[in-house]
Amino acid sequence: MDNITIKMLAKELNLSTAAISKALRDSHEISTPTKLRVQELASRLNYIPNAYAGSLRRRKSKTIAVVLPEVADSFFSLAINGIEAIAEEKGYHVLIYLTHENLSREQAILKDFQSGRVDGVLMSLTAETASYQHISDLHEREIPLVFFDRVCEEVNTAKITTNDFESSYKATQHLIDCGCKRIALLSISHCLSISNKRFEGYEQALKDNQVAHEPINILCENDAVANYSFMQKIMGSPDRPDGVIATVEKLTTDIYLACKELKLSIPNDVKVVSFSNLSSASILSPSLTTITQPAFDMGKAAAVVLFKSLEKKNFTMEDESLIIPSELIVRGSTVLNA
Amino acid sequence: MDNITIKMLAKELNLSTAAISKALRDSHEISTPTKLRVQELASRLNYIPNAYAGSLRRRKSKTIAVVLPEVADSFFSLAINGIEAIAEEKGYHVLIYLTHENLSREQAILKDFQSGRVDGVLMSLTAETASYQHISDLHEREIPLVFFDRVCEEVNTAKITTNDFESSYKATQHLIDCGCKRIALLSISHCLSISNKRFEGYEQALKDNQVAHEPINILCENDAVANYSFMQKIMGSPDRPDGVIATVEKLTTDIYLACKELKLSIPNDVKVVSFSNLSSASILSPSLTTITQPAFDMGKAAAVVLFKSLEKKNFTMEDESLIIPSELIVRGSTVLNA
DNA sequence: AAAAATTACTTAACCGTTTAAGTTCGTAGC
DNA sequence: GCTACGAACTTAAACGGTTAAGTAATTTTT
Repeated sequence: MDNITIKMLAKELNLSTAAISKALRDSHEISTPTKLRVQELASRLNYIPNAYAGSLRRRKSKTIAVVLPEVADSFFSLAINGIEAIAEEKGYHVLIYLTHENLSREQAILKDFQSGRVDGVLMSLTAETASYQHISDLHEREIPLVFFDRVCEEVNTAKITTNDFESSYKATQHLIDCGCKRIALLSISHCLSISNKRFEGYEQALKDNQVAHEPINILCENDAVANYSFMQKIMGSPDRPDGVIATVEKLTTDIYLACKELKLSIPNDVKVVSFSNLSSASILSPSLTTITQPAFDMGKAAAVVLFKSLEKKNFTMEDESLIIPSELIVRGSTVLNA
Repeated sequence: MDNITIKMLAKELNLSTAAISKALRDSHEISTPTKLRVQELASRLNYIPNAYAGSLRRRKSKTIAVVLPEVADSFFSLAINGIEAIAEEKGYHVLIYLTHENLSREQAILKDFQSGRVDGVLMSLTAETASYQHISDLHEREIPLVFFDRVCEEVNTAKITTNDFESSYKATQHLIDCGCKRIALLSISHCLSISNKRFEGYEQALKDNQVAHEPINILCENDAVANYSFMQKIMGSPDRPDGVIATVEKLTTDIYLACKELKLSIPNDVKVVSFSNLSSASILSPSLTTITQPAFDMGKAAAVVLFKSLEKKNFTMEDESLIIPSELIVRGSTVLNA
């Protein structure tokens, strides 16, 4: 059976397609009895409008894109949840694109958006994104764009972030307060704004506390196997840190396993804080002190701002940036008997 | 600046829109010099075809939908990864829909697919899905559909599953071998095929080992807070189980926390096995014995089958069902010093 | 009672691309 | 020299809706 179209309804009811279209959209140009006839037939035949015909004509797709580095990370999956909650409420569809931290993939994805496929874009940059011509290009085409978490400072649009500097400062201060003398920061990028801010917070805390050593900013790979042996190397070296801040959730397992392997006790020999939203943080061995980001709320906030801009014209995105604070949750990886 | 269209290219080059279209698709009807002229101008002006015009005309959207209960679950996020990997390779776009285990939401989502929005659908049912008219409806519209993990037996299409019966049997046998006398199964549904199969495997193992008690199949809520107190109640009761199999990853945290609260030792007082893909399973306290599902491969396989069917006509989906085995990984929650 | 406005439609253009069915011209075949 | 044919296009219809503009009949205004 072929799909029901407006044309078929029109023929059946001896009306023009225009009348059908208007009746279905409850236009005042159509009389109530006619509307009822149309709506009755439409629902009886289970008429469902073709998604693309409408989108083509209205130049609106009721679709947004979410571009992110990966999905197997609790921050991003919670953020998707927040985004989806709002999109669903607004009757929008959500296209998802994963960059796998790959800049050229990100560029290709954004380029495609010039096809009119999406009305707006939510994104979190890759760890590689140092050039941003592709983002400016999109922005110039006037496709509403909201960054969340990993933002591009150079593009003037709404940015939903968390207080990375303060969180990192707080985490560092916490490690210092717990007696750490040599604290390392594990990053995945030297380009990302979040990496920089987290580094700066860490650096500032070291300085404010007159910690003797230079900042130790360790750049990790985008590969689980490589990172595990990397962690073993770092934790096995004679000048190993006695405090570690993982700026990425997925490094946590590597650190824990490397310490286990090397028979280093957490928190006795090494204290660990992770930027993480793992719901299992409290049942790790030992339970994990985390900087917990408001992932769901950030996704939600980003979506809210995007939809505001889709619904209103002359809307200035820049005024809508938002910083939602993270929380330091102290657990057993930094404090005994936490 | 407005978007470049085929019309504009045609005017610029004094050609018909048809010629442009054909030149861009490298048709033999167009001479090589003309093709070159067209392609040069198109790339110089950064022409990007309108996604919806093409989709409307070709009746193909190069888009698939993924419908799942939730995304904040490592099984599903890994499955998305697998799906996305194939979709990207094939140049398809991926729409994501979350049902939040809600049947009416699932129905609404599937209904929308009759709009021609997607060329095919990958899905995993909600825990509530007991009726399947909405799925049959979609299937009758000849929109290719592949189930993964949570399948609908009643609809005759490809199903990518894991060996739920055997895995559950194995998990139960393992607990019995570890000395458990009273083993409970924690489920989230009595409708789902996976729940039933996992129950049957558990039941069979109890029977084969002549375990004295009746099967204990505990239905949990779709709410984290409710489940935590529920777990406390169960683990605090006088006839509490000494072995627990969680058929859903997210119940693990509740069990662990309830046991901690009640000062029950895992694995001494209670042994725990979870169907889980948590990468942190090995660093939990104690590390968690899991049935680890081939989530990424299942997503990938489902996508592969879907694209096969999209590319070939007269393709019989039913022959493409696949069962990819899970793995029991024994760790500290069932065996001391694992 | 004539003019103006309102109601309830229809007609036709349009969104941007694809494609079946011409058309024109040059060349090959007989 | 005439037909046939292929090359390289163009024309126009189509995909399925939406919407500005037009129209005929009825109602309201003056």
